[in-house]
Amino acid sequence: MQQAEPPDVFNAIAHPVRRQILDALRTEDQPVHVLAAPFAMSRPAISQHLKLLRDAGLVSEMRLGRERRYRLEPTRLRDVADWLAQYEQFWAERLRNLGAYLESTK
Amino acid sequence: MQQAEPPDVFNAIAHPVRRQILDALRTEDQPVHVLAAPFAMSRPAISQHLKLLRDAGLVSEMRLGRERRYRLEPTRLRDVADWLAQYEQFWAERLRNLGAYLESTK
DNA sequence: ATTATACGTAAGGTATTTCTTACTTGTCAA
DNA sequence: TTGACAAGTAAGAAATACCTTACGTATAAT
Repeated sequence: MQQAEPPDVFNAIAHPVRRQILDALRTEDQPVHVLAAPFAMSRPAISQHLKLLRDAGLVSEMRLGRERRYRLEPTRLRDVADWLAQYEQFWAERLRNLGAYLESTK
Repeated sequence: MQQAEPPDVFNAIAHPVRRQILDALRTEDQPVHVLAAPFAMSRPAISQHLKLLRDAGLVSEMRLGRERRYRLEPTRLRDVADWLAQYEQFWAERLRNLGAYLESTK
C-alpha cells in the first residue's frame, strides 16, 4: 500500500536542523559536506534531512564532479506564507486593540 | 535533568490537526468539545494537541463554567513570519528572473 | 443528592522520526 | 591503478509522537 507522500512543507521546516540547512542555502548553493560541517551529527544524518527537504520540494540537487550541490527552492514556502497570511489581520487587530487600550489609560 | 522545553512554534504548526484547530479559532473562541467535533479522533487526543498549542503559546485557555474556552494567541506566529520574511527577497528575485526569461523568449 | 457533562491527566501501545554504523558507488588525485 | 574524497542507501537502535482507554475532578442539571 503505497500512497504517494504529499510533500509536507510544514513538516519539513519543523526540524531546527532542516531550517538551518535552508538558511545556509539562502546565501549560495552548497555541497553536502559544507552543509553538514556546522552540525554535531553524522553526514548521513544530514543526507537524510536533505532527502526530506528534496521530497518537500524545498531544495534541488545537481551533481557537480563528485559533489552534489544543493540549491534552495523557496517557492513551496508559499504554502506556509499563505497559511500565515490568514492570521495577519489578527495581528493588525491586536495592535489596534493595544493602541486603544494605551490611549484609554493615558 | 529538566530543561525547560522551548515553545517550538514550528513544531506546533507541523501537525495538520493542530493547524485546523488554530484555523477554527480564527473566527471565535471555542470550547474543547466544539473544537474536537470535526475530528475522527478521541477528545483526549484533542486535549493533548491543545496542551502542545498552549505550551507553544499559540492559544490560551479560560474556564467558563464547565467548559474551557480556547482563544487564539497569534503573536507567536511572528516567529514563523519573521523566518519566512528572510526568503521573500528570494521570491522577488525568482519573479524577476522569470520575467527576464519570459521577456527573452518572447 | 444523584447523575450527566466538560475536560484534563495517566498509562500504555504502536508508528514514526531521527540518529548511528556499515556499506556501495562515483569521481578526482598521485 | 590505487587510494582518498563526496555522498547516497541500508539496517537497526533509541527516542519521540500520537493515538487509545481508563480514570479523576469540577460544574451543571434533575
